[in-house]
Amino acid sequence: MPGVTGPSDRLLDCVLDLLVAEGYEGISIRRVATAAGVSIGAVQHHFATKDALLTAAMDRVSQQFQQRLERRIAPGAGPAEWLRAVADELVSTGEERRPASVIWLVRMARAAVHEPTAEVHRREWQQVEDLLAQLVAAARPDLAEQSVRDEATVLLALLDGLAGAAAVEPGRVPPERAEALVARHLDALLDPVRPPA
Amino acid sequence: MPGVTGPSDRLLDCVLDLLVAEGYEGISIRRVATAAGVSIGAVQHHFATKDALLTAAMDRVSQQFQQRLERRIAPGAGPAEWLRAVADELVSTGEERRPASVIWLVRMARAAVHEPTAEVHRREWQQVEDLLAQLVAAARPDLAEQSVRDEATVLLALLDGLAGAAAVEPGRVPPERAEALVARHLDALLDPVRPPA
Amino acid sequence: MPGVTGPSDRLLDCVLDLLVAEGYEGISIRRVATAAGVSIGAVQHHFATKDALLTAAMDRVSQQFQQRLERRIAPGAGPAEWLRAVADELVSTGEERRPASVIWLVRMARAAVHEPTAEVHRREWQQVEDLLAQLVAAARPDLAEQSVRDEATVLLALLDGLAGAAAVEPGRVPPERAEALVARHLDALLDPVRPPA
Amino acid sequence: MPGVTGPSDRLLDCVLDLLVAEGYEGISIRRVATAAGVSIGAVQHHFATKDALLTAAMDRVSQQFQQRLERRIAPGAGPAEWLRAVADELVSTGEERRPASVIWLVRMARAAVHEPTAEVHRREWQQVEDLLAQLVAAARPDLAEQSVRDEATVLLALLDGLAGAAAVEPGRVPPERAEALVARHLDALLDPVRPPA
DNA sequence: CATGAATGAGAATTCATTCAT
DNA sequence: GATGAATGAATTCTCATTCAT
Repeated sequence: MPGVTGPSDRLLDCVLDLLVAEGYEGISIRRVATAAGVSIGAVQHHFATKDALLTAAMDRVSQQFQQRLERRIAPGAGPAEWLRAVADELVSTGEERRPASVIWLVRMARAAVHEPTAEVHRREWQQVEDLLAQLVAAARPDLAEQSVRDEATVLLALLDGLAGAAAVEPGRVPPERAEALVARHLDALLDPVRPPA
Repeated sequence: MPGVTGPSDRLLDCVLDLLVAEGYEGISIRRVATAAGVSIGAVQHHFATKDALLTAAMDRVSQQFQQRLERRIAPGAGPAEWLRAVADELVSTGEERRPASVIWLVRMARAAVHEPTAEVHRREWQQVEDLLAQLVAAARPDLAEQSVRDEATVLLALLDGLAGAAAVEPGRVPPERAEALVARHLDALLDPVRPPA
Repeated sequence: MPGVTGPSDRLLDCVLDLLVAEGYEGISIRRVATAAGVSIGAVQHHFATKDALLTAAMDRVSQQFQQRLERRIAPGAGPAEWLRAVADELVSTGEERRPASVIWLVRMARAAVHEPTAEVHRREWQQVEDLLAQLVAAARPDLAEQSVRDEATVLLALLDGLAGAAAVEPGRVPPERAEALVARHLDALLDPVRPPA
Repeated sequence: MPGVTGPSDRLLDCVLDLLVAEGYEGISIRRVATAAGVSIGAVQHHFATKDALLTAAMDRVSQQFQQRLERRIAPGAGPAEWLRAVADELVSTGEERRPASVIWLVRMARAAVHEPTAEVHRREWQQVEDLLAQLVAAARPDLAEQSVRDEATVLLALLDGLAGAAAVEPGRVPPERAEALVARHLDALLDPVRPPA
């Protein structure tokens, strides 16, 4: 039954709301309970410890991210279109997608100092890079394997950097500018200037 | 007497050490005092509130960052060399420079949910982009103003993304690979494939 | 089940004991917890903040005061007897009633510098004056409305002044003297020297 | 050199200001120092302990009170006028005299739980009652000694009660009403209805 | 005389967790 | 399944005081 969300999911959504609003330090079982309108004991009934709650929240983020990615991969589209769609999802600009960027920033900062979070982050980002590499290879069959990998790594770093900048510095990097820069980068990647025969 | 650091600076260094070791949530006045080997009251004598302590620590990071940048700008070097030096400073790879990357990640995540931090971050990153734009313009006088700005923004985003990835995912993005990718990007930027006459 | 007092009431009684023993500055959650033989957390489980604790304690005083007043109003007694009974309750002399006087003094001093306390005090004392005015009007139907109000205000001020003096200066104003002076004042009020026909 | 106020007196005035503004709990050496614009050490240079500071502040209140009383006793006036003047000073109504009432309330509440304060208060209020008794005796030579004493005690209690009520409950007992009630009471005391010959 | 560093105790409050119901 | 009482540790912060300068 897709789309069905139990009481646990409601709690996790409250966790993510708090995370976006006040960062990692804004999370406490008490506040989650208050935000969800349930008792403290109820939260602890579903998630025995605070760590379990946070881990579950991070898992939920991962799932939602995967779902959004899959939804973007339209059947019948060419690799270039897929690549643009995935890049657009990753750069995640615009007011309604800012929460995703903020959560990503918070999670990455936590990963830098919290090994369990780091493991999840590494696995996931490796998968994303692999996906990008696949699409680049398909769109640019002329490139050598190493070049494909390099392009994928650079692209992912660029998308991460732009997403963070757009979320925190909308003045310097407005959403539409971030998208335009991504498009420019992909243009150069997908339609390189070829030396004349 | 250069290099002399008062008791305040020692406290701030302890704050930064804790920040790198355990992230933002690892900071408490008690732990800072313990780490510095002084009483809690002593910490609060120098920094009235926790916020003042953290703000001062962030300022110290900014100062150190500025100093490192200035030290990189060797007199007599051309804009291309400067650009490579600044980029190397920003991508900040290697074990001994990991603390800088971690602090940068933590600060950015905080900026996403804490407006005062965000303001400092914005001001500073705008200056960094301005510096990059200056250097790009000097190294590529053929580029139009808008293209210069685009290259600067893309370069900074790429450096941010690679620095974060290198700090959190050394498996996927080892330090030397991050540097190589930066070099590759700068090569393309500084020595573009020119159409034949 | 009359007389049943929950754990909250026990805490409030400890608050009042501390208040009488050491005044407003003697109150701290820690000391209340110690006096009640419970943990600090337990106190804060019942009263989230110190202010809530003090407010509840003051409410308890008000309730007890109201109950004592009502117990004094015997059915079938004339207004003169009622007036003497209420006055006796208000002047509140004697060792066993000193706590009531001390709490009243502490509360009034707090009302002078703490608006929320002042509001409660004003409402309550207005009701007391109204009660006195009613009784005076009933006992002295010959008095004009304004005179009744004046007598009530003067009587309440006198009772307050004597109660405070008896509590703090038992040498100058011993309990029995305070009662005698009240009786004297009420004698003059209830049986005025009438000009002969 | 009367009227000369050293730095100590400035500190004491700050103490009294804080007392009126926030009550006894609002006093701390830190805040007094801040309010006076001096360092904490400077305050402690003049008053070794917090208790010494508060004791000195209370003494200053006593001195100022005595001075105001003496200034009211105009030479050449009859005892009735003196009595009215002293009563007016004690009831202390009006916005500009509210601080005096508040300090008196705070001091009395403290006296109820702090023996040293109680001793000072008792001594002083005994003197005030003695003064009132003297004036009553002079104005009403027909009264027996006990009656004089009773009238003095009642008068002082009434003045205290009205002063406190006027300070805390200006709605129920406006300043001018307090003065009118005092005048009414003194009228009855000084010009009693005498039985016709 | 005055300052500021330093300390240690105590303040209120929030927190995660356990347990009985 | 769910609730609320209770606890003990930890939080930031304020406080009075001592001491060296």
